[in-house]
Amino acid sequence: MNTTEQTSKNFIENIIDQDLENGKNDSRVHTRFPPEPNGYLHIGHAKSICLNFGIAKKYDGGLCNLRFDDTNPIKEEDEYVDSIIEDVKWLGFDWQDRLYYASDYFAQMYTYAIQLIKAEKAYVCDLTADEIRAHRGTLKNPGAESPYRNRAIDENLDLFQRMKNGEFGNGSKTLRAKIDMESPNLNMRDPVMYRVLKAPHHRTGDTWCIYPMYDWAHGLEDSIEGITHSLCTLEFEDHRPLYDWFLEQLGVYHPQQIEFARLNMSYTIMSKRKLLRLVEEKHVTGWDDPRMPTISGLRRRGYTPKSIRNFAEKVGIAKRDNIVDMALLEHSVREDLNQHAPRVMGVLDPLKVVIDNYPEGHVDELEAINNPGNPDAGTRMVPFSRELYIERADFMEYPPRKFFRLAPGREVRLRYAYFITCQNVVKDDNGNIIELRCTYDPATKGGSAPDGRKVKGTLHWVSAPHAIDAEIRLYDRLFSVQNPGKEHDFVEDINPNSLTVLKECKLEPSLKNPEKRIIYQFERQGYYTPDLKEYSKDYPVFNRTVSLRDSWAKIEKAQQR
RNA sequence: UGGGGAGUCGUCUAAGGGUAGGACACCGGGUUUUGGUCUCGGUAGUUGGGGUUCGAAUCCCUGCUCCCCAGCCA
Repeated sequence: MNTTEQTSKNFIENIIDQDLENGKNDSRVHTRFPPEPNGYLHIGHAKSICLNFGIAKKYDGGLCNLRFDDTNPIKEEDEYVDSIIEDVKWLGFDWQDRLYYASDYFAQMYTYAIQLIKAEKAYVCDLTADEIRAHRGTLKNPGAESPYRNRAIDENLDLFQRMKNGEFGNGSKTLRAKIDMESPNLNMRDPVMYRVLKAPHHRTGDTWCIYPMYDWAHGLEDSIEGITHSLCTLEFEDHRPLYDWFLEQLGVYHPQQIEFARLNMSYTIMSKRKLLRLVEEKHVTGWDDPRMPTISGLRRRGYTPKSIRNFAEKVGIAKRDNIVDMALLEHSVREDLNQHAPRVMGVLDPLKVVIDNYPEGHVDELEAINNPGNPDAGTRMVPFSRELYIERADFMEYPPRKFFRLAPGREVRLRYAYFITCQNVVKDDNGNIIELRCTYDPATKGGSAPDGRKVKGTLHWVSAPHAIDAEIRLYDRLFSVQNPGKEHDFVEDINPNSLTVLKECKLEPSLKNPEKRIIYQFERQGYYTPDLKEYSKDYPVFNRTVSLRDSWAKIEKAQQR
């Protein structure tokens, strides 16, 4: 098995190839991942991270910076900075010593702004936010020039300095680029470069009373860092003329902005604003709730960095809007986990089985394979005794066609153990099945019959006296519709059954001291991992990462129809 | 009806004048001490209409549909 599928180049790599061929940028390739620290990273960011760091890795000598675009102190916090650093690192990427902050460039940006003022390309405007909006015009109608547009250079210089010094109140003045109020591109209608904002910044404290706007700042950040290809999402396409305009007016190094389509996935949301609302309104337990599409949520759920990187590779890069099937993400994690996850046995919904002809008090230690795909993973011993648990769903009193598991009078294999035959069904007063009485064939120890007879079903099981009690959390998609929020408020689309808590699960004793961040395969069930936050020896809690593919479920479903 | 983008199997993504390919999903066969894995096979696509050409997903014309833009957010 190899994952070196022939992956064709995406359109950005084609552009880079061309640039390299033409000797552009001294044949350097330098990208950056520029998150705003105003929330946790999600799977959509992972796509961008893999793109930017991936390109740096693919090209000889390529580099990728991690840069915090922290130009709005009102929304940004160190907590987010820390989580972003952790997540990018965890995904497996390395920015070496190139961890940057836009706020480190504030002084340089200020100097550049003065340069534009002196060139009569920027002016201080006294219009209020409402007035600026009114002057901007509409999509179809041109805007009107600000009455402050033609202030003298010296006056602009003086006013701008006083803005910086904090002499004016929040929102009272802005620095604007002098471009074209009639441009069909609204971004070019004298965009605001600086706003007065007296708010403490997470890094610069109260040093600044003015903060740069994205359009002004971002190109400068790229330019200062010598970025060659500045990759961003489609909604910034309209901003590219402005990105180019600023750099051109300044006459500084000019990176190339290239836009690609952001990731969308079925049955989830990818907007930081909406994710924040899920957290604040307690629809989830936090940013790292295992149901969240955040990197931290996926990590806690049991997703591996590699599975996320492979996923990013599979979804590709293009410019068309897309909604990627959740099944692709699940496939990616199964693909990775199948190769690496140690196999164990765990019963989620236990049904007691007593082996009547098995000697009381006796225990067999049976050898079980840790990973059938990888002999190096070795084996372990699993105890077997007279009283066991099997999965309730593995028994049916009146089995339908194609049901190969246990039923009255039927013989099945207990994995790595013995063939057993169901002799009696014990019920309580309400008719609920509470126990099965079975017999075993001692000659089938290990799971095969010397006489060569076959059984159709193999069941997982746990020895009752040896079992570890555990809580297991099963997760389903967070939303019950493909495109949450399409019809109404997205909160109404939350899947009420996104979490199922099982409290009486029985696990094999080898799971007594599970390593954190190890994802196990509970055979025939799925992949499970100790919860990073709530697992304890006294109260073991496991999260289901993803179920195994279940062809019986499909047959069952088909039979119902 | 201002500007900027985008339309290829159900989904994602290649092919940029020369056999429309891959992945996921789905459906079937084989192997199997996991109804897992692996393996073999199958279904399924170029937004409509014109044109150029021996030949068009690709070039031209003309429709249609979808997405983005009127923050002192990024």
